[in-house]
Amino acid sequence: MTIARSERLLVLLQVLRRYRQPVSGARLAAETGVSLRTLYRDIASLQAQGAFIEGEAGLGYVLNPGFMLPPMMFSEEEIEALVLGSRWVAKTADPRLAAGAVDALAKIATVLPPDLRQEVDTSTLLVGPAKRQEGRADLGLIRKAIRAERILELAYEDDKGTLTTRRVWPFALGFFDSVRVLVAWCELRQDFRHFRTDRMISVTSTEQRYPRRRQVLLKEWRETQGIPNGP
Amino acid sequence: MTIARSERLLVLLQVLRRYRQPVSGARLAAETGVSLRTLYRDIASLQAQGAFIEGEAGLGYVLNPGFMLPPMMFSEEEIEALVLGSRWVAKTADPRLAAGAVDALAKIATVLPPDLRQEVDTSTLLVGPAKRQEGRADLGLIRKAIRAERILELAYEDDKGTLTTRRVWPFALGFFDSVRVLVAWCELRQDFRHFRTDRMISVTSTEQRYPRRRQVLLKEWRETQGIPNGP
DNA sequence: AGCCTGCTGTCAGATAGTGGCAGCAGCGAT
DNA sequence: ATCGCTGCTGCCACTATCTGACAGCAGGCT
Repeated sequence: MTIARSERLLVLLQVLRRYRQPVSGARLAAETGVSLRTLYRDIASLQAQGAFIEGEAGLGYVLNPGFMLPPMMFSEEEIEALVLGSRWVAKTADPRLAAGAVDALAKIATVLPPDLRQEVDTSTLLVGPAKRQEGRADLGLIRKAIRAERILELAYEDDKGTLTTRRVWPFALGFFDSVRVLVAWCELRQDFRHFRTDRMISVTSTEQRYPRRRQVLLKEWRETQGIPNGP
Repeated sequence: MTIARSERLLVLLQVLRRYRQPVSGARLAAETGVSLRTLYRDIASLQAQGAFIEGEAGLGYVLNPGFMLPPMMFSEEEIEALVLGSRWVAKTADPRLAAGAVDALAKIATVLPPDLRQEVDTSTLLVGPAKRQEGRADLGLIRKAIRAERILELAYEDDKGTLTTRRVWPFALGFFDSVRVLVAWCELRQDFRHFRTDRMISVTSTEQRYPRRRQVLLKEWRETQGIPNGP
Protein backbone atom coordinates (compact mmCIF):
# COMPACT_ATOMS: atom_id res chain seq x y z
CA MET A 1 0.00 0.00 0.00
CA THR A 2 1.82 3.05 -1.24
CA ILE A 3 -0.32 6.14 -1.30
CA ALA A 4 0.45 9.81 -1.33
CA ARG A 5 0.82 11.63 1.92
CA SER A 6 -2.17 13.88 1.37
CA GLU A 7 -4.46 10.92 1.01
CA ARG A 8 -2.73 8.93 3.66
CA LEU A 9 -3.47 11.50 6.33
CA LEU A 10 -7.18 11.12 5.73
CA VAL A 11 -6.86 7.35 5.81
CA LEU A 12 -5.00 7.62 9.07
CA LEU A 13 -7.77 9.73 10.50
CA GLN A 14 -10.31 7.09 9.62
CA VAL A 15 -8.18 4.32 11.09
CA LEU A 16 -7.96 6.32 14.28
CA ARG A 17 -11.70 6.81 14.28
CA ARG A 18 -12.15 3.08 13.96
CA TYR A 19 -10.17 2.21 17.02
CA ARG A 20 -11.66 3.46 20.24
CA GLN A 21 -8.95 2.23 22.51
CA PRO A 22 -5.36 3.39 22.32
CA VAL A 23 -3.49 2.12 19.28
CA SER A 24 0.26 1.86 19.08
CA GLY A 25 2.08 3.87 16.48
CA ALA A 26 3.62 0.71 15.08
CA ARG A 27 0.16 -0.66 14.35
CA LEU A 28 -0.98 2.54 12.69
CA ALA A 29 2.21 2.56 10.65
CA ALA A 30 1.50 -0.95 9.46
CA GLU A 31 -2.10 -0.14 8.58
CA THR A 32 -1.16 2.87 6.54
CA GLY A 33 1.81 1.11 4.99
CA VAL A 34 4.48 3.46 6.18
CA SER A 35 7.50 3.42 8.46
CA LEU A 36 7.18 4.26 12.12
CA ARG A 37 9.23 7.39 11.67
CA THR A 38 6.91 8.64 8.97
CA LEU A 39 3.89 7.80 11.06
CA TYR A 40 5.11 10.10 13.80
CA ARG A 41 5.44 12.81 11.20
CA ASP A 42 1.91 12.13 9.96
CA ILE A 43 0.48 12.33 13.44
CA ALA A 44 2.29 15.62 13.97
CA SER A 45 0.79 16.93 10.72
CA LEU A 46 -2.73 16.03 11.76
CA GLN A 47 -2.24 17.62 15.15
CA ALA A 48 -0.92 20.76 13.49
CA GLN A 49 -4.10 20.89 11.45
CA GLY A 50 -6.27 20.79 14.50
CA ALA A 51 -6.99 17.12 15.05
CA PHE A 52 -7.02 16.37 18.74
CA ILE A 53 -4.96 13.23 18.88
CA GLU A 54 -3.59 12.22 22.23
CA GLY A 55 -0.43 10.17 22.34
CA GLU A 56 0.72 8.70 25.59
CA ALA A 57 3.99 6.90 26.05
CA GLY A 58 3.55 3.23 26.82
CA LEU A 59 -0.07 3.29 25.67
CA GLY A 60 -0.67 4.57 22.17
CA TYR A 61 -2.83 7.07 20.33
CA VAL A 62 -6.48 7.98 20.79
CA LEU A 63 -8.50 10.29 18.62
CA ASN A 64 -10.62 12.55 20.74
CA PRO A 65 -14.14 12.03 19.40
CA GLY A 66 -16.61 14.67 18.46
CA PHE A 67 -14.56 16.61 16.05
CA MET A 68 -15.34 16.54 12.39
CA LEU A 69 -12.63 16.45 9.82
CA PRO A 70 -13.05 15.00 6.41
CA PRO A 71 -13.65 12.54 5.04
CA MET A 72 -16.89 12.21 6.92
CA MET A 73 -19.09 11.05 4.11
CA PHE A 74 -19.71 7.37 3.54
CA SER A 75 -18.02 5.49 0.75
CA GLU A 76 -19.96 3.17 -1.52
CA GLU A 77 -18.57 0.20 0.36
CA GLU A 78 -19.74 1.64 3.64
CA ILE A 79 -23.22 2.31 2.33
CA GLU A 80 -23.46 -1.23 1.04
CA ALA A 81 -22.30 -2.54 4.39
CA LEU A 82 -24.89 -0.48 6.26
CA VAL A 83 -27.68 -1.53 3.94
CA LEU A 84 -26.75 -5.20 4.08
CA GLY A 85 -26.41 -5.13 7.85
CA SER A 86 -29.75 -3.42 8.29
CA ARG A 87 -31.43 -5.89 5.99
CA TRP A 88 -30.02 -8.76 7.97
CA VAL A 89 -31.23 -7.29 11.24
CA ALA A 90 -34.61 -6.58 9.71
CA LYS A 91 -34.94 -10.24 8.76
CA THR A 92 -33.34 -11.83 11.76
CA ALA A 93 -34.09 -9.86 14.87
CA ASP A 94 -37.28 -9.25 16.79
CA PRO A 95 -39.83 -6.84 15.32
CA ARG A 96 -38.78 -3.84 17.38
CA LEU A 97 -35.11 -4.20 16.57
CA ALA A 98 -36.00 -4.89 12.95
CA ALA A 99 -37.94 -1.66 12.86
CA GLY A 100 -34.97 0.07 14.42
CA ALA A 101 -32.76 -1.14 11.60
CA VAL A 102 -35.10 0.18 8.95
CA ASP A 103 -35.59 3.49 10.73
CA ALA A 104 -31.89 4.03 11.30
CA LEU A 105 -31.16 3.42 7.65
CA ALA A 106 -33.87 5.86 6.66
CA LYS A 107 -32.39 8.52 8.90
CA ILE A 108 -28.97 7.99 7.44
CA ALA A 109 -30.39 8.20 3.95
CA THR A 110 -31.87 11.63 4.60
CA VAL A 111 -28.49 13.19 5.31
CA LEU A 112 -26.87 11.65 2.25
CA PRO A 113 -26.26 13.53 -0.96
CA PRO A 114 -28.54 12.34 -3.76
CA ASP A 115 -26.12 9.99 -5.46
CA LEU A 116 -25.35 8.09 -2.28
CA ARG A 117 -28.99 8.02 -1.32
CA GLN A 118 -29.46 6.33 -4.63
CA GLU A 119 -26.99 3.67 -3.49
CA VAL A 120 -29.11 2.94 -0.45
CA ASP A 121 -32.21 2.39 -2.50
CA THR A 122 -30.66 0.37 -5.25
CA SER A 123 -28.23 -1.83 -3.38
CA THR A 124 -28.68 -5.38 -4.56
CA LEU A 125 -27.05 -7.25 -1.74
CA LEU A 126 -29.69 -9.62 -0.49
CA VAL A 127 -30.12 -11.59 2.67
CA GLY A 128 -31.39 -15.14 2.62
CA PRO A 129 -34.55 -16.17 4.43
CA ALA A 130 -34.36 -16.23 8.21
CA LYS A 131 -34.81 -19.54 9.95
CA ARG A 132 -36.29 -17.88 12.95
CA GLN A 133 -37.12 -20.04 15.88
CA GLU A 134 -39.86 -18.09 17.55
CA GLY A 135 -40.53 -18.38 21.21
CA ARG A 136 -42.94 -16.55 23.42
CA ALA A 137 -40.05 -14.53 24.76
CA ASP A 138 -40.16 -10.81 24.12
CA LEU A 139 -36.70 -10.00 22.86
CA GLY A 140 -37.37 -6.30 23.17
CA LEU A 141 -37.92 -6.75 26.87
CA ILE A 142 -34.74 -8.76 27.20
CA ARG A 143 -32.64 -6.21 25.34
CA LYS A 144 -34.04 -3.47 27.49
CA ALA A 145 -33.15 -5.40 30.62
CA ILE A 146 -29.61 -5.88 29.33
CA ARG A 147 -29.23 -2.18 28.60
CA ALA A 148 -30.55 -1.20 31.99
CA GLU A 149 -28.77 -4.02 33.84
CA ARG A 150 -31.99 -5.30 35.40
CA ILE A 151 -32.54 -8.73 36.86
CA LEU A 152 -34.80 -11.02 34.83
CA GLU A 153 -37.02 -13.80 36.05
CA LEU A 154 -37.11 -16.70 33.63
CA ALA A 155 -39.33 -19.73 33.36
CA TYR A 156 -37.09 -21.96 31.30
CA GLU A 157 -37.25 -25.42 29.83
CA ASP A 158 -33.79 -26.88 29.48
CA ASP A 159 -32.62 -29.32 26.81
CA LYS A 160 -33.83 -32.26 28.90
CA GLY A 161 -37.30 -30.80 29.11
CA THR A 162 -37.02 -29.87 32.78
CA LEU A 163 -38.82 -26.71 33.76
CA THR A 164 -37.11 -24.29 36.13
CA THR A 165 -37.61 -20.76 37.33
CA ARG A 166 -34.53 -18.61 37.78
CA ARG A 167 -33.40 -15.10 38.50
CA VAL A 168 -30.61 -14.13 36.13
CA TRP A 169 -28.39 -11.15 35.37
CA PRO A 170 -28.64 -10.70 31.61
CA PHE A 171 -25.70 -9.06 29.87
CA ALA A 172 -25.52 -10.28 26.29
CA LEU A 173 -27.67 -11.66 23.52
CA GLY A 174 -26.13 -13.89 20.88
CA PHE A 175 -27.57 -14.18 17.38
CA PHE A 176 -26.90 -17.49 15.70
CA ASP A 177 -28.26 -18.87 12.46
CA SER A 178 -31.47 -20.18 13.87
CA VAL A 179 -31.43 -19.48 17.58
CA ARG A 180 -30.97 -16.53 19.87
CA VAL A 181 -29.17 -17.13 23.12
CA LEU A 182 -29.28 -15.00 26.21
CA VAL A 183 -26.04 -14.97 28.15
CA ALA A 184 -26.51 -14.29 31.83
CA TRP A 185 -25.27 -14.91 35.32
CA CYS A 186 -27.59 -17.39 36.95
CA GLU A 187 -28.31 -16.76 40.61
CA LEU A 188 -29.49 -20.36 41.01
CA ARG A 189 -26.28 -21.95 39.70
CA GLN A 190 -23.98 -19.11 40.71
CA ASP A 191 -22.37 -19.31 37.30
CA PHE A 192 -22.70 -18.12 33.72
CA ARG A 193 -25.48 -19.81 31.79
CA HIS A 194 -26.86 -19.68 28.25
CA PHE A 195 -30.59 -19.62 27.62
CA ARG A 196 -32.12 -20.20 24.20
CA THR A 197 -34.87 -17.66 23.77
CA ASP A 198 -37.15 -20.20 22.12
CA ARG A 199 -37.06 -22.33 25.28
CA MET A 200 -38.16 -19.51 27.52
CA ILE A 201 -41.66 -20.07 28.78
CA SER A 202 -41.96 -16.64 30.28
CA VAL A 203 -39.75 -13.63 30.90
CA THR A 204 -40.42 -11.04 33.54
CA SER A 205 -38.36 -7.96 34.06
CA THR A 206 -37.83 -6.80 37.59
CA GLU A 207 -37.00 -3.24 38.53
CA GLN A 208 -34.06 -4.56 40.46
CA ARG A 209 -30.65 -3.65 39.19
CA TYR A 210 -27.99 -6.33 39.39
CA PRO A 211 -24.89 -5.34 41.32
CA ARG A 212 -22.25 -5.57 38.61
CA ARG A 213 -21.56 -3.84 35.29
CA ARG A 214 -22.54 -5.78 32.22
CA GLN A 215 -19.26 -5.00 30.49
CA VAL A 216 -17.39 -6.65 33.34
CA LEU A 217 -19.63 -9.70 33.25
CA LEU A 218 -19.12 -9.93 29.51
CA LYS A 219 -15.37 -9.79 29.91
CA GLU A 220 -15.33 -12.49 32.57
CA TRP A 221 -17.66 -14.68 30.55
CA ARG A 222 -15.42 -14.32 27.52
CA GLU A 223 -12.48 -15.50 29.57
CA THR A 224 -14.35 -18.61 30.66
CA GLN A 225 -15.17 -19.23 27.01
CA GLY A 226 -11.65 -18.72 25.80
CA ILE A 227 -12.83 -15.95 23.51
CA PRO A 228 -10.01 -13.41 23.38
CA ASN A 229 -11.90 -10.17 22.91
CA GLY A 230 -13.76 -7.97 20.44
CA PRO A 231 -17.48 -8.06 19.70
CA MET B 1 1.71 31.32 1.43
CA THR B 2 3.54 28.15 0.57
CA ILE B 3 2.25 25.12 2.37
CA ALA B 4 2.49 21.43 1.72
CA ARG B 5 -0.09 19.77 -0.41
CA SER B 6 -1.43 17.56 2.36
CA GLU B 7 -2.29 20.57 4.47
CA ARG B 8 -3.39 22.66 1.57
CA LEU B 9 -6.17 20.26 0.63
CA LEU B 10 -7.80 20.75 3.99
CA VAL B 11 -7.42 24.49 3.71
CA LEU B 12 -9.00 24.37 0.30
CA LEU B 13 -11.94 22.49 1.72
CA GLN B 14 -12.42 25.16 4.35
CA VAL B 15 -12.26 27.92 1.77
CA LEU B 16 -14.87 26.12 -0.32
CA ARG B 17 -17.12 25.78 2.68
CA ARG B 18 -16.87 29.50 3.30
CA TYR B 19 -18.23 30.43 -0.08
CA ARG B 20 -21.84 29.55 -0.75
CA GLN B 21 -21.94 30.72 -4.34
CA PRO B 22 -19.75 29.36 -7.09
CA VAL B 23 -16.10 30.37 -6.85
CA SER B 24 -13.78 30.47 -9.79
CA GLY B 25 -10.75 28.26 -9.79
CA ALA B 26 -8.51 31.28 -10.23
CA ARG B 27 -9.78 32.74 -6.98
CA LEU B 28 -9.31 29.50 -5.09
CA ALA B 29 -5.81 29.25 -6.52
CA ALA B 30 -5.01 32.72 -5.24
CA GLU B 31 -6.42 31.99 -1.78
CA THR B 32 -4.44 28.83 -1.38
CA GLY B 33 -1.34 30.39 -2.91
CA VAL B 34 -0.94 28.04 -5.77
CA SER B 35 -1.04 28.08 -9.56
CA LEU B 36 -4.25 27.45 -11.42
CA ARG B 37 -2.90 24.21 -12.83
CA THR B 38 -2.16 22.91 -9.38
CA LEU B 39 -5.53 23.98 -8.11
CA TYR B 40 -7.21 21.78 -10.66
CA ARG B 41 -5.09 18.93 -9.43
CA ASP B 42 -6.08 19.66 -5.86
CA ILE B 43 -9.75 19.70 -6.70
CA ALA B 44 -9.36 16.38 -8.47
CA SER B 45 -7.67 14.95 -5.39
CA LEU B 46 -10.48 16.04 -3.11
CA GLN B 47 -13.07 14.62 -5.45
CA ALA B 48 -11.18 11.35 -5.58
CA GLN B 49 -11.36 11.24 -1.81
CA GLY B 50 -15.10 11.63 -1.83
CA ALA B 51 -15.68 15.35 -1.50
CA PHE B 52 -18.72 16.46 -3.42
CA ILE B 53 -17.36 19.40 -5.32
CA GLU B 54 -19.23 20.41 -8.40
CA GLY B 55 -17.39 22.33 -11.05
CA GLU B 56 -19.30 23.90 -13.90
CA ALA B 57 -17.68 25.56 -16.83
CA GLY B 58 -18.34 29.28 -16.99
CA LEU B 59 -19.46 29.37 -13.36
CA GLY B 60 -17.03 27.96 -10.84
CA TYR B 61 -16.90 25.48 -7.97
CA VAL B 62 -19.48 24.76 -5.30
CA LEU B 63 -19.04 22.39 -2.39
CA ASN B 64 -22.10 20.26 -2.20
CA PRO B 65 -23.42 20.48 1.34
CA GLY B 66 -23.57 17.06 2.89
CA PHE B 67 -19.92 16.27 2.63
CA MET B 68 -19.89 16.46 6.36
CA LEU B 69 -22.29 14.33 8.30
CA PRO B 70 -24.45 16.49 10.52
CA PRO B 71 -25.04 15.39 14.09
CA MET B 72 -27.59 12.62 14.06
CA MET B 73 -30.06 11.38 16.58
CA PHE B 74 -30.93 7.74 16.93
CA SER B 75 -33.00 5.87 19.43
CA GLU B 76 -31.38 3.18 21.54
CA GLU B 77 -33.11 0.55 19.44
CA GLU B 78 -31.72 2.06 16.28
CA ILE B 79 -28.20 2.17 17.64
CA GLU B 80 -28.43 -1.44 18.68
CA ALA B 81 -29.71 -2.36 15.24
CA LEU B 82 -26.85 -0.55 13.53
CA VAL B 83 -24.25 -2.09 15.78
CA LEU B 84 -25.65 -5.59 15.42
CA GLY B 85 -25.95 -5.26 11.66
CA SER B 86 -22.42 -3.98 11.32
CA ARG B 87 -21.08 -6.78 13.46
CA TRP B 88 -22.84 -9.32 11.32
CA VAL B 89 -21.44 -7.84 8.13
CA ALA B 90 -18.00 -7.65 9.69
CA LYS B 91 -18.15 -11.37 10.43
CA THR B 92 -19.91 -12.56 7.33
CA ALA B 93 -18.90 -10.55 4.32
CA ASP B 94 -15.65 -10.26 2.42
CA PRO B 95 -12.83 -8.29 4.02
CA ARG B 96 -13.48 -5.06 2.17
CA LEU B 97 -17.16 -4.97 2.96
CA ALA B 98 -16.38 -5.99 6.52
CA ALA B 99 -14.01 -3.04 6.80
CA GLY B 100 -16.74 -0.85 5.36
CA ALA B 101 -19.10 -1.93 8.11
CA VAL B 102 -16.60 -1.07 10.82
CA ASP B 103 -15.67 2.23 9.24
CA ALA B 104 -19.25 3.29 8.71
CA LEU B 105 -20.08 2.60 12.33
CA ALA B 106 -17.04 4.56 13.46
CA LYS B 107 -18.11 7.52 11.37
CA ILE B 108 -21.62 7.39 12.76
CA ALA B 109 -20.23 7.22 16.27
CA THR B 110 -18.25 10.43 15.86
CA VAL B 111 -21.34 12.47 15.08
CA LEU B 112 -23.36 11.00 17.94
CA PRO B 113 -23.90 12.79 21.21
CA PRO B 114 -21.73 11.31 23.97
CA ASP B 115 -24.40 9.21 25.65
CA LEU B 116 -25.36 7.48 22.43
CA ARG B 117 -21.73 6.99 21.49
CA GLN B 118 -21.49 5.10 24.73
CA GLU B 119 -24.27 2.81 23.49
CA VAL B 120 -22.25 1.94 20.40
CA ASP B 121 -19.27 0.85 22.44
CA THR B 122 -21.13 -1.08 25.07
CA SER B 123 -23.77 -2.84 23.04
CA THR B 124 -23.80 -6.49 23.99
CA LEU B 125 -25.65 -7.96 21.08
CA LEU B 126 -23.33 -10.60 19.70
CA VAL B 127 -23.14 -12.43 16.43
CA GLY B 128 -22.32 -16.12 16.29
CA PRO B 129 -19.33 -17.44 14.40
CA ALA B 130 -19.49 -17.24 10.62
CA LYS B 131 -19.52 -20.45 8.67
CA ARG B 132 -17.86 -18.84 5.74
CA GLN B 133 -17.36 -20.95 2.69
CA GLU B 134 -14.35 -19.32 1.13
CA GLY B 135 -13.68 -19.52 -2.54
CA ARG B 136 -11.07 -17.93 -4.67
CA ALA B 137 -13.65 -15.45 -5.89
CA ASP B 138 -13.03 -11.83 -5.01
CA LEU B 139 -16.35 -10.62 -3.68
CA GLY B 140 -15.17 -7.04 -3.79
CA LEU B 141 -14.68 -7.34 -7.51
CA ILE B 142 -18.11 -8.87 -7.93
CA ARG B 143 -19.83 -6.17 -5.92
CA LYS B 144 -18.06 -3.53 -7.92
CA ALA B 145 -19.22 -5.13 -11.16
CA ILE B 146 -22.79 -5.20 -9.87
CA ARG B 147 -22.67 -1.54 -8.93
CA ALA B 148 -21.21 -0.55 -12.29
CA GLU B 149 -23.35 -3.00 -14.27
CA ARG B 150 -20.32 -4.59 -15.91
CA ILE B 151 -20.21 -7.96 -17.59
CA LEU B 152 -18.30 -10.64 -15.69
CA GLU B 153 -16.47 -13.62 -17.10
CA LEU B 154 -16.78 -16.65 -14.86
CA ALA B 155 -15.00 -19.97 -14.77
CA TYR B 156 -17.53 -21.99 -12.84
CA GLU B 157 -17.84 -25.51 -11.59
CA ASP B 158 -21.49 -26.50 -11.31
CA ASP B 159 -22.98 -28.94 -8.80
CA LYS B 160 -22.16 -31.88 -11.07
CA GLY B 161 -18.51 -30.88 -11.18
CA THR B 162 -18.67 -29.69 -14.78
CA LEU B 163 -16.47 -26.75 -15.60
CA THR B 164 -17.82 -23.98 -17.80
CA THR B 165 -16.82 -20.51 -18.78
CA ARG B 166 -19.56 -17.94 -19.08
CA ARG B 167 -20.22 -14.28 -19.58
CA VAL B 168 -22.87 -13.09 -17.18
CA TRP B 169 -24.67 -9.89 -16.23
CA PRO B 170 -24.40 -9.71 -12.45
CA PHE B 171 -27.10 -7.81 -10.61
CA ALA B 172 -27.45 -9.19 -7.09
CA LEU B 173 -25.51 -11.01 -4.41
CA GLY B 174 -27.33 -13.18 -1.89
CA PHE B 175 -25.94 -13.85 1.58
CA PHE B 176 -27.07 -17.12 3.06
CA ASP B 177 -25.92 -18.86 6.22
CA SER B 178 -22.93 -20.53 4.70
CA VAL B 179 -22.85 -19.60 1.04
CA ARG B 180 -22.90 -16.49 -1.07
CA VAL B 181 -24.77 -16.64 -4.35
CA LEU B 182 -24.36 -14.37 -7.31
CA VAL B 183 -27.55 -13.79 -9.24
CA ALA B 184 -26.98 -12.96 -12.87
CA TRP B 185 -28.28 -13.20 -16.39
CA CYS B 186 -26.27 -15.85 -18.19
CA GLU B 187 -25.46 -15.11 -21.81
CA LEU B 188 -24.79 -18.79 -22.44
CA ARG B 189 -28.18 -20.01 -21.23
CA GLN B 190 -30.09 -16.85 -22.04
CA ASP B 191 -31.71 -17.03 -18.63
CA PHE B 192 -31.24 -16.12 -14.99
CA ARG B 193 -28.73 -18.27 -13.17
CA HIS B 194 -27.37 -18.54 -9.65
CA PHE B 195 -23.68 -19.03 -9.00
CA ARG B 196 -22.26 -20.01 -5.64
CA THR B 197 -19.20 -17.89 -5.06
CA ASP B 198 -17.29 -20.81 -3.58
CA ARG B 199 -17.65 -22.70 -6.84
CA MET B 200 -16.17 -19.93 -8.93
CA ILE B 201 -12.76 -20.90 -10.24
CA SER B 202 -11.99 -17.42 -11.51
CA VAL B 203 -13.77 -14.13 -11.94
CA THR B 204 -12.74 -11.50 -14.41
CA SER B 205 -14.37 -8.13 -14.73
CA THR B 206 -14.71 -6.70 -18.20
CA GLU B 207 -15.04 -3.02 -18.94
CA GLN B 208 -18.14 -3.82 -20.90
CA ARG B 209 -21.41 -2.52 -19.59
CA TYR B 210 -24.40 -4.79 -19.94
CA PRO B 211 -27.33 -3.32 -21.83
CA ARG B 212 -29.98 -3.35 -19.10
CA ARG B 213 -30.45 -1.75 -15.69
CA ARG B 214 -29.75 -3.97 -12.73
CA GLN B 215 -32.92 -2.88 -10.97
CA VAL B 216 -34.98 -4.09 -13.91
CA LEU B 217 -33.15 -7.41 -14.00
CA LEU B 218 -33.73 -7.78 -10.27
CA LYS B 219 -37.43 -7.13 -10.67
CA GLU B 220 -37.80 -9.64 -13.48
CA TRP B 221 -35.81 -12.22 -11.61
CA ARG B 222 -38.03 -11.74 -8.58
CA GLU B 223 -41.05 -12.40 -10.70
CA THR B 224 -39.62 -15.66 -11.97
CA GLN B 225 -38.92 -16.62 -8.37
CA GLY B 226 -42.35 -15.72 -7.12
CA ILE B 227 -40.79 -13.31 -4.64
CA PRO B 228 -43.26 -10.48 -4.28
CA ASN B 229 -40.99 -7.49 -3.66
CA GLY B 230 -38.85 -5.68 -1.11
CA PRO B 231 -35.23 -6.41 -0.32
C1' DA C 1 15.40 -2.65 36.14
C1' DG C 2 13.34 -3.88 31.83
C1' DC C 3 9.91 -3.34 28.36
C1' DC C 4 6.93 -0.85 25.53
C1' DT C 5 5.91 3.31 23.55
C1' DG C 6 6.11 8.27 22.16
C1' DC C 7 9.10 11.72 20.17
C1' DT C 8 13.10 14.27 17.83
C1' DG C 9 17.40 14.92 15.01
C1' DT C 10 19.99 13.99 10.96
C1' DC C 11 20.94 12.68 6.12
C1' DA C 12 20.94 11.02 1.45
C1' DG C 13 18.11 9.19 -2.04
C1' DA C 14 13.55 8.59 -4.05
C1' DT C 15 9.24 10.51 -5.24
C1' DA C 16 5.71 13.57 -5.86
C1' DG C 17 4.47 17.91 -6.49
C1' DT C 18 4.87 22.13 -9.29
C1' DG C 19 4.29 25.85 -12.87
C1' DG C 20 3.96 27.06 -17.63
C1' DC C 21 2.13 26.27 -21.95
C1' DA C 22 -1.04 24.50 -25.20
C1' DG C 23 -5.43 22.82 -26.43
C1' DC C 24 -10.33 21.22 -26.06
C1' DA C 25 -15.11 21.70 -24.15
C1' DG C 26 -19.24 23.69 -22.01
C1' DC C 27 -21.92 27.77 -20.67
C1' DG C 28 -23.80 32.46 -21.02
C1' DA C 29 -24.05 36.95 -23.11
C1' DT C 30 -23.61 39.87 -27.18
C1' DA D 1 -22.61 32.53 -34.47
C1' DT D 2 -19.04 34.58 -32.00
C1' DC D 3 -16.71 35.90 -27.98
C1' DG D 4 -15.21 35.61 -23.26
C1' DC D 5 -15.04 33.10 -19.11
C1' DT D 6 -14.24 28.93 -17.06
C1' DG D 7 -13.38 23.92 -16.28
C1' DC D 8 -10.29 20.24 -17.51
C1' DT D 9 -6.27 17.39 -19.39
C1' DG D 10 -1.60 16.29 -21.36
C1' DC D 11 3.18 17.16 -21.36
C1' DC D 12 7.77 18.22 -19.41
C1' DA D 13 11.65 19.73 -16.81
C1' DC D 14 12.73 21.47 -12.25
C1' DT D 15 12.35 21.51 -7.44
C1' DA D 16 11.36 20.47 -2.96
C1' DT D 17 9.03 17.59 -0.25
C1' DC D 18 8.77 13.20 1.55
C1' DT D 19 10.69 8.92 3.16
C1' DG D 20 13.24 5.23 5.68
C1' DA D 21 17.02 4.02 8.65
C1' DC D 22 19.60 4.73 12.60
C1' DA D 23 20.42 6.70 16.98
C1' DG D 24 19.06 8.57 21.20
C1' DC D 25 16.05 10.50 25.03
C1' DA D 26 11.71 10.48 27.92
C1' DG D 27 7.70 8.71 30.22
C1' DG D 28 4.51 5.04 31.92
C1' DC D 29 3.69 0.14 33.40
C1' DT D 30 5.04 -4.43 35.47
